[in-house]
Amino acid sequence: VPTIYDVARRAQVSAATVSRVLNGSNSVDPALAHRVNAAVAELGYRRNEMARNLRRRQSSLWAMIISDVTNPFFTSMVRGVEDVASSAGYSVVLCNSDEHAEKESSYIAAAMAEQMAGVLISPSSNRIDGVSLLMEAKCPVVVIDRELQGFHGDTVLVDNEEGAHKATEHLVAQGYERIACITGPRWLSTALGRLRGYQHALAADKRPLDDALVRHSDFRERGGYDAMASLLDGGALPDAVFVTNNLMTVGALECLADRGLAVPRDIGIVGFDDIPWAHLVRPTLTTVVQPTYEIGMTGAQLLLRRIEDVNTEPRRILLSTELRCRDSSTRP
Amino acid sequence: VPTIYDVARRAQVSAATVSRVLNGSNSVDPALAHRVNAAVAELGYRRNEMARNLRRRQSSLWAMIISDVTNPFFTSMVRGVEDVASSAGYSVVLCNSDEHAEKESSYIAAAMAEQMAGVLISPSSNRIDGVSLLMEAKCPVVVIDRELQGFHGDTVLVDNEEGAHKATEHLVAQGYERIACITGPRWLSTALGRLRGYQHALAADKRPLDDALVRHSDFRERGGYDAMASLLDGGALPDAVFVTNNLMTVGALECLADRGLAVPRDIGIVGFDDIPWAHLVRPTLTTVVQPTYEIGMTGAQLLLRRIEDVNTEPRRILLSTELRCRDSSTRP
DNA sequence: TTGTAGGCGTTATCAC
DNA sequence: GTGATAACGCCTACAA
Repeated sequence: VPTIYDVARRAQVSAATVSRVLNGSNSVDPALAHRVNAAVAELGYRRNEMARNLRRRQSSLWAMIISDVTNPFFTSMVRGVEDVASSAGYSVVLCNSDEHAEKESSYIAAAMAEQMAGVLISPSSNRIDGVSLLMEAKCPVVVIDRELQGFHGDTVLVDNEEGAHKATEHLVAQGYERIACITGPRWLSTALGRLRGYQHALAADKRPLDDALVRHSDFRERGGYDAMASLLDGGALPDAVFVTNNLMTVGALECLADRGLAVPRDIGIVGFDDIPWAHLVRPTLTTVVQPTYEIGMTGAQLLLRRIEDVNTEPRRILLSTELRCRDSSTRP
Repeated sequence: VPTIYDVARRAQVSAATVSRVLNGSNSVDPALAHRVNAAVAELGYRRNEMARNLRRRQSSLWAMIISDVTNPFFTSMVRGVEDVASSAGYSVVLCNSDEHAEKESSYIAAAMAEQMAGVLISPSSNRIDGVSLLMEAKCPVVVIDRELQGFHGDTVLVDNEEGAHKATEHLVAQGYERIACITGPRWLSTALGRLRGYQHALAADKRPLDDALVRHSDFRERGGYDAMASLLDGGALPDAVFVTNNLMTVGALECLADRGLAVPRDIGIVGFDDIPWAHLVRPTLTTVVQPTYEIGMTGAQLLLRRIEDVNTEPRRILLSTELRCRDSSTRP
């Protein structure tokens, strides 16, 4: 494996010059640069990133820590991140925390040990410790999708409250009377924001808020199923339900199917986060669609900006959602 | 940021001893080891992986090069890989080649430059160049899911032919007469294997093979749609279709819906690769299910084995599929 | 068992 | 503009 010295010898220049050419310095004689490039080609030289990273005290990798690789919501964010990263010369390492705080902090530790150029994280816990560590170490971080209490840094969020408001308003407009809500864990900003939007929409229609129509679950398919079952078994039978996450929506639908309830006739349903093939599911699913690619892209751009200047003013970006009406919420 | 020397000073030992403790050498006095660990804890020392990698000429990262991050088939393989990797102390870098040979080779180049410990690849092209480069550089590689012509190394595959055979046999048993097949690119082993299985199943039932019932497409949703349309518009209207990939199955279903054809009454359909929520789609989808997690796990184990001994005998593992019968292929 | 010392391949700081 | 040289932080013969 040829090193920079082999190239230097062959091109009859010093290693320093080779390095300069390789890094695109403009203060180098074109003739020399040409010789260097020729030598690089002839030897098939590839620079050793490890050595480079060590010397520069920074790798060219970004860590993207997400809580579920198999949730299409996250993977389509990845696309947006990747596109920005690769056009800036970075590669993205996908880390799957599986909604597990321990795994998350071990990935954060790894990112620091590998001196990654930056970290994009969608927190699995509301503990700020891990992210604080990164901030203290001056490692550029961007928090995406979920708000982190007490974090003062770059953040990309979706306007959950507004999205939930639109969804609920839509159910109201369709004439549903007893609209329930299945939301996520109490400590998750997304779960709370979406619940708030639901409540405000009901209040705006001068309806009373009934806690018997609200369930907190865990953003998983099973959780959605159980919450739906609990709503049906509770005294206050709903005639519509707003589910604040894609996997839980799937679970809720399964429960309804098992109970033989027809959607949207017996019960109307609106989900949050699109699911792929939502249009193939019968009835087709009404969902609040998030701009996943854009979320990723925006986060990546913030990260790029922070890498350039660690001390730049933190920015907090709020993207909007779009209600995509399909059959599951359309009163016959 | 403390270095190994800071730890050494604090623990009153040499840097070499610290290194030995950190790497779990057993030839070190327990008392010293204890002092070292204490010092590590007090200083909050984390070793610099870059330096370590440079010295050892190998990083602790695996690259997993897949052709589509948003295809659930690949992401659930990732799970299997990750579990094995992390329990062996490696982290997995997910690289998305997007079925693009150029992106693929740039990731291969990156893996070599970063001296990654190993590479798992599901090739986006049948060109062997990239993989050969890795082999020459003695970089451990495992090829998964797709066969690579002329590659003599570790491979994990699924028995595509058998799976396709079962699927087609099932359609035959259901009494369908004119069974079509929508398969992938001619250069993709998976596409060909599945086509072969389809053909053999028909032959086994003494049916003639009719090229007018076969379409080669591109394993994407759009491609499935177009191929289905082309079949319907062709002279030989099929009454069932075997689609050899999940995304194309979705496209084919859309086309059928657009044409107002009822599944399974007018046309029966069986897909390859499960899709999440296949049970929610109406009609529920019959698919040939691949053991995705196991594919990933097996690939990772082969990689681990090869990392331990680069020259061990290559292994080729064939996993089986399972036909999951649901409504889309069940004759009323 | 422990310590000393050299080097992994690059980039950055100097002089020139 | 170019070249020598000193790190970057760690591991590992080798010597003690």
